[in-house]
Amino acid sequence: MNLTAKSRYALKIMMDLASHEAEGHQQRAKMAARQSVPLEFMDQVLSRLREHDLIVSIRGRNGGVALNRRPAEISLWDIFVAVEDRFFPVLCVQDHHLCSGEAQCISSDAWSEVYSELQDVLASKNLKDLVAKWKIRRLPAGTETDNAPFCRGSQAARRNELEL
Amino acid sequence: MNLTAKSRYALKIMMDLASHEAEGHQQRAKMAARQSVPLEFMDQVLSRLREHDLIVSIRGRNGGVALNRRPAEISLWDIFVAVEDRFFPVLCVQDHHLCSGEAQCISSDAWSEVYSELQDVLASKNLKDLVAKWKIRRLPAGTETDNAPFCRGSQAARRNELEL
DNA sequence: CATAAAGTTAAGTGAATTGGTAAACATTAC
DNA sequence: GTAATGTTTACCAATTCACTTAACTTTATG
Repeated sequence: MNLTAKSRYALKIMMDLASHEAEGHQQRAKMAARQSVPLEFMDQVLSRLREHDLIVSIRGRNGGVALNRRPAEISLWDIFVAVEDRFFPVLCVQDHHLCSGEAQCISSDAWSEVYSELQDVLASKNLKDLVAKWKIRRLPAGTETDNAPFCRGSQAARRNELEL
Repeated sequence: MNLTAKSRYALKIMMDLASHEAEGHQQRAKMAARQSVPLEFMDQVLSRLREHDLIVSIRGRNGGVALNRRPAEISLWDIFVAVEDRFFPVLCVQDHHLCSGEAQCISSDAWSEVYSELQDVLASKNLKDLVAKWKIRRLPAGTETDNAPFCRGSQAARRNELEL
């Protein structure tokens, strides 16, 4: 199972879009700057999100990106599955033929349980709630800084063995 | 976050030990054969499990490996944390200094929630229960085949894009 | 004691993945 | 037509994965 930088960036981007939902389409460069993600790498993430119909984009001048569903209808599960290539603990969980046909190995049921409950956890968290909590936690309304505060970009972060 | 072959093998090995708890120490070669894991790679996993005091081993002739706690007292969380190098979705979850000191980025709370609930799921699953379920599911008592039935080893599995 | 059977440790390796960059391209407002 | 946007593909260095190898230590037994 993987949960890589793609998921970290995807969540930031999707929450950014959700928090600006009322303002219509957002431009890639501004989103990337606000959330401290590398624009060109973000493009790959946006591509995956679009393939999975989580976002829509408008090309050309004054184009931009927006959510394709209401924030309440988009879960963390939707996002991670969209951007990760192999999001499953073990492949047998998806396709039981893969391992021996009828008889499964000693651990297969355990993995099925884990998979199912992980899915429940992630599917229960939607963008609307997550953004609402974030807005409550943010510093007082006057101190409106939309940007990710001090949050180090991944290049610097990795060099210092940091991540977010 | 990672959930690699180390975790898959570790779970098999720990369930194997739990299912043979009454018989005392188990020998590495036999465990590896029963569960279809490469012996030399399994050694690395055993090393991690021992460092985390999940197993004990006896060296020398007639040596072997056994659980260090009752199966009911060992959870999937214990096992995965022991064998994976970086088991956390994002590092900030563990150490909030890493990202900007006071102000966190838009997604940090979401990751904290996910981390916490994933931990709950994994900590709630212990070896005793998992082995009990496996024994119930197994083919009728007469058909006692202790070995992992037909379960392909990882070399062959990976070549066919399979895993378990 | 000698030896064999077991577990231990560390280093090495080919292949795959990750995280990112670059460049050419397509679409649209003005 | 051109500048501002989004799209696609290919490429890359560095890291990680999943092993393998080899030298080592410990202990039971003859």
